[in-house]
Amino acid sequence: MSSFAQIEKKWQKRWRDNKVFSARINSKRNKFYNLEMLPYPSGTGLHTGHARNYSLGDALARYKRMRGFNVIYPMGWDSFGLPSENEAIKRGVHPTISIKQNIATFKKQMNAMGLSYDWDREISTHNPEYYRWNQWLFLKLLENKLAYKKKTSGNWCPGCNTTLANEDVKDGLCWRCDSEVVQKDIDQWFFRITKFSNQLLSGLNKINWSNHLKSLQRNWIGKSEGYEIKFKIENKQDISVFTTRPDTLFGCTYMVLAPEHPLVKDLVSGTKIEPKFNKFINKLSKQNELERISKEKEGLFIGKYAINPINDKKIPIFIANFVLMGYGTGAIMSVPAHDTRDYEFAKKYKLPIKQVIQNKNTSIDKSYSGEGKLINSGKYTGLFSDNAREKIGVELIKKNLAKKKINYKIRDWNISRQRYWGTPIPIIYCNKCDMVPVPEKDLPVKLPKTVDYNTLAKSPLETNSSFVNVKCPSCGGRAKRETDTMTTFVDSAWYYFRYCDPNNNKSIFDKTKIGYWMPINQYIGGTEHAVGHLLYSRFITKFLKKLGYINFDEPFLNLLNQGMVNRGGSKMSKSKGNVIDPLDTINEYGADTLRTYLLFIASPSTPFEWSDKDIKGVHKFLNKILDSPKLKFGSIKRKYIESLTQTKILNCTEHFEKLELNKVLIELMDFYSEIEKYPSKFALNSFLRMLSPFAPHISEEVWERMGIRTMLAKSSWPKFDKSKINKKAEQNEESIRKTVSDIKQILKITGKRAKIIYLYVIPSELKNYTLVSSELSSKLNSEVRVFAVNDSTKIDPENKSKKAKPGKPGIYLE
RNA sequence: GUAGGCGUUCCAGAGCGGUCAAAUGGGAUGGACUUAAGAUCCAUUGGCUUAGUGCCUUCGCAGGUUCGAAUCCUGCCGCCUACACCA
Repeated sequence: MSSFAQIEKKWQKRWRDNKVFSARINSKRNKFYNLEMLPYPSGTGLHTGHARNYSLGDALARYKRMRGFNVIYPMGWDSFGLPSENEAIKRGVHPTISIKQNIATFKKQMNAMGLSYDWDREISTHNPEYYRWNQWLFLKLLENKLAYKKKTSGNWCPGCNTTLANEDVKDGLCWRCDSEVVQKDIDQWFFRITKFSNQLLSGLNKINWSNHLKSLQRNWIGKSEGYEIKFKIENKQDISVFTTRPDTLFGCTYMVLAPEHPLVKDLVSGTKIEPKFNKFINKLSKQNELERISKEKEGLFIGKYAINPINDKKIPIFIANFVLMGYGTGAIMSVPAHDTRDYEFAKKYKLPIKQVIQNKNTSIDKSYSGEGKLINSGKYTGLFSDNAREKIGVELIKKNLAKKKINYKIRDWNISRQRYWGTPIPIIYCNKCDMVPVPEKDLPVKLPKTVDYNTLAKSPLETNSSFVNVKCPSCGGRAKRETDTMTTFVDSAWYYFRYCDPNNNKSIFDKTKIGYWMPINQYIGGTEHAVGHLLYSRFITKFLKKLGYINFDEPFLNLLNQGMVNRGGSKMSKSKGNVIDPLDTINEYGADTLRTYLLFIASPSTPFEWSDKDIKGVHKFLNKILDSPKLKFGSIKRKYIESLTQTKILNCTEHFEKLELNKVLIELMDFYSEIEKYPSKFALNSFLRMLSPFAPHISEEVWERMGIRTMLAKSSWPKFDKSKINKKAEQNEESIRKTVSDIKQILKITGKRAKIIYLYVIPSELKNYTLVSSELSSKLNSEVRVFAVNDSTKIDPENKSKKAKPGKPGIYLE
């Protein structure tokens, strides 16, 4: 075990000294950008999930290098953000100090794993030279009217004491601290991601991500195509509703508005409904959105009627808790016969239910929301839904009562955080000039060192007056800085660009460098970022393309979501006490064992169940390999083992290309047991190369002990040579194995000992068996004689043990 | 409810039309070594057997296509994951 540690240290040093992993632009070579998601360097160090993630990425990086690609494989730190701030408060240290320590720990652990990062490209997002480009991006977005400030009801996390983006709220709870998120009216900065809704959606078609992940993003963007239809109201302004189903318009028997709908007040004011209405609103205002929509449907008839534009029928108008102002127009046309929610509501308030779509099921207890032939629909009766939708739409558009409309669920991205440890938003407020962006030449707006964290003020930055009070860049008068900081998701939305040109102090990056390295060929990370980070990154990329800085609009061509690491059936967590520290594993079994184990047990995307027994198996395997230079090379079975080598090269390469790394290892284990039987330097050489992405240290060590001068990390992946495949040799081996096991079985069961074993085989196989007879003899410790027989001859069981020819292919003992 | 995915031998997990009683690892059993444990190595690991490169049963369940199905199709059952009053 200690030998593993020594070997690992030795090779880590040699790789470093030889700068094996630093990547330089070389226009003659094909590049491969390999990247794992930017980690937050927490105080607790690497966990097993990280280890799995990085083992995957590193194996791929090493493989691609061997395949001749110019591989860029960088690493950096998501060092801004709440956890660092909270940790710093808890420890009473400034975040700058604690994050520096954490980064050092992470880096040390990563190096102990033997990860082949190009550390020359390392970045930290809390570095002013990094975050000044966040600020620059912000100004560019502002310039393009894609950033704006708005006072609005937003998600407020009382635990984190800040606002959150919609993407940060999971099931009504804060994604970080699980506090219940409340709605609060605050001034907040937004990025207009909704401008890119359609591109964000269509771009999914040209990238290679899992269907699952794509559907998560599609869901989040939530595109639905339909119509906005005007309903007239006596003596009042028209009310528009959004619907995807104009074909059911004849079945619309009432209308429902969101209680906050701007026209509602006007409709009820001065009527006798008003007191009831106020009471209703009052009750609702006490509930947050989540409560409101999870409660039973509740509504109120407001005493007014609207006109259904398709048949001029008068229909009552309701307000109800389940209609949300934030989606569509905040008003719906209700078709109880063909919508579950409308049906429920109509039942409760005894509203008419009119069927307009034919339904195969005769049951009337349920609404039918599928499509079908129209009934009770005037001149449209008899048409099929899709056709009717089109025709009704055309009629209404002609009458100027409707327009085509596409709705998205996605909302603009709230980037404001009322916390300290983040990028200051480069905005100055001046009494005279109003809001003034900080001029580019004044960037970065540096985060002040001293603030009072425990402030009750809106943001800790407000407590530093020398930060807050500035001169207006435009008129020179007294002015104040914006004190919100940006969410760290801004930092991580573009960091991968910066790796291509990490030290550029003139611009965010050099276009030619990006032109060479980007986009990312393989991105690896967890699913938890499906609608946050991955969406924001795509948005920023599309924006940079719009600015003309890049000529592609999807940053991540291939995405691999590695599965979780579980233990005892559930996710590793401190509270459950089932955490495995990867460092302990490295100390006990070595980094190669950990890496190989993590890649062997499960395919990369499936959840991983940690088992102490399995890891020992892998350790055993690697230990054997360390001894392989002692094998007696020069097997007589050269043809077979060399043919097998080619087969294994072919299989391993295919599996690797599909990122089925567990299968590569399965092949390699199988391969190695054959090498042990028939030692061949050629086979071992290929084997070590193919093993090196998984267990790089041990492979290097054995490689060296075999007397090869070139470092394995600089060598190439074995080339598949079809001409060396010898199917016959492999088949022979297969039949020998089977014959041997059959004979052993017979000997065991009959309890016989055989001096001579007669093999009667069909003529076409005679040659094969004759060739291997001597080998069989040595394996079975008996003389083996092979004869050809004609299958059609009769067999006499009594002759079995005699030399006389039995007529059937088989094994006979003497 | 909607969308995606899955169901294989004791376990994890390959195989995705014939070479399949089904890779690989773990476990279990037996053997070698050892005073013993551990480690290591070898063998066995669906059943029956007249022992024959034999027969039968198995890849969620039920059918179908095919000369032939764990693999393809249809229906059913069960599990997972995500989003859910989105109009």
